[in-house]
Amino acid sequence: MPRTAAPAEPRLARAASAIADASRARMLAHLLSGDYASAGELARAASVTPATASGHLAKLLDAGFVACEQRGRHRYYRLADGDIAQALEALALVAERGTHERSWNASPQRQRLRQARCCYGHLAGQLGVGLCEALLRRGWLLPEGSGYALSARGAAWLGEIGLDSEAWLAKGIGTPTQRTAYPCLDWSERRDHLAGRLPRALLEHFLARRWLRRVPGERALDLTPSGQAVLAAVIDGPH
Amino acid sequence: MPRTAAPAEPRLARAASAIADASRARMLAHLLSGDYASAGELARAASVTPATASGHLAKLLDAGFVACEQRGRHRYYRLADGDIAQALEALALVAERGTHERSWNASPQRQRLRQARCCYGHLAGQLGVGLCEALLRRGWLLPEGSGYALSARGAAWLGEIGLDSEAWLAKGIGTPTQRTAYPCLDWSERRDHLAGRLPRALLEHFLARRWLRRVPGERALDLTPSGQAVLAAVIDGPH
DNA sequence: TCCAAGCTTCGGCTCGCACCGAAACATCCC
DNA sequence: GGGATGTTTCGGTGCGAGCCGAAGCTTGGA
Repeated sequence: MPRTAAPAEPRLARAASAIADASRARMLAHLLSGDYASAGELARAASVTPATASGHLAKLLDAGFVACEQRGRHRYYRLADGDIAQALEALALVAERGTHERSWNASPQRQRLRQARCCYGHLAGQLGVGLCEALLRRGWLLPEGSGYALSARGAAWLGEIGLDSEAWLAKGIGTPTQRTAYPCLDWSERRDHLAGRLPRALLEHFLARRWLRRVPGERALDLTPSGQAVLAAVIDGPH
Repeated sequence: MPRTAAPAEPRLARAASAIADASRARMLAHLLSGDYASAGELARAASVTPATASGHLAKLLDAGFVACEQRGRHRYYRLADGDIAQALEALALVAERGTHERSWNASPQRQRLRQARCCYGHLAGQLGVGLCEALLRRGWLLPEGSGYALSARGAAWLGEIGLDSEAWLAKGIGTPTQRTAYPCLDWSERRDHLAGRLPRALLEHFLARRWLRRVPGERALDLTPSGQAVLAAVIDGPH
């Protein structure tokens, strides 16, 4: 070893390589919604043939970015866990900066994505940030450690909107020790939204109540009229 | 446009490409210390010729990952800001997982890196998470918003160790609106250490007092005997 | 049993890019 | 001014990786 042998940190480069291809990046972005997707669906999302997609998915699997579950002749993929989602979000934050006023940001798809989207199972975008700030302003969430805890008044609100205050405790997909709620910097708004077990259950509830609707094949979410009424009361309302 | 035109998300891939090369990853890891480094120093860190390094640095500059300042015939590079550091740390977290018991982790260089290191100007590694947990346990830092605020007793401690309680307020390199202190997941320990203006001033103070010493050309930090005495009192001490 | 659908493997093509040596440029020091 | 040092530009080489079509494998249904 002439120098300090200097290999060190090839792992960081290897991990980045998994994201560094446009097709794989599109697949990962698609999976950032938090759901499962079949190999064919991901091939369409990335605009490549199934053969090419298969190779990419093998790489992502090998790198530990995605997990796979075989069901019949389909193979369903999802992000491996929350750490992956967080790394992708952090990278998206730096990738998207300086682009707020750019033209391509004005496309309707882009606008919808910035308004409300699904981020690894929880709500993000303007709506996500607004909700986060409202819950804190109203004292329904209280700082605790590096995250937030649900207050008594917060639990009451959950009951009001019809969310069983115990049900969401079970929703621990991904990391087993997932926290109740913690801040997560939103790449489009550059302000915090909420991640964790509670916001995951909240989004699921919003979808079940038809306050939000998935846009098929996208990560964007549509706010329905009834959802508009309910959420505006929380976010813009008094208090 | 036959399908949905499907370009979308090339930016994520472009950003990842900047990290996805082993030489550039080594340069970025070197810069994660938070200091400036000259082009030649980075060339040595990456084990490539100055010519090759120059090309890499141009790419990193173009991607917005680093900033450059020309001083005489030298050019000094540093990470562009805290968002970059955070993205690199988040990616390192996923890159390093499942490697805790691996053989190459047992190398002395690696061990020192895990024990104490400099992470974009603040303290990380076992010592970093230990200090973070001690400050919270003792109530010297209190949760506030998505970060922490310094308590009166915390300010008193700063005075005890000789850190002018006003001085650190000025230490706002990088993001101008940098917060006092906030949690940052440590990739080697998988627990939080502290980032922000206060921990940055703390590390600087520890180095000035010779409680910690830089290992030249590495990110690792050496705990001196006097530092051992002072920090053990805080971390392991009663209360 | 046969066929269709979903996915993977294989072979071959092409292109991007990391690398270096040599030379040019800039700056500092004697 | 001249030489030494730090950095960039240029030209050329080679490897790695993404892409596709075709063929093979597995599963589900008729």
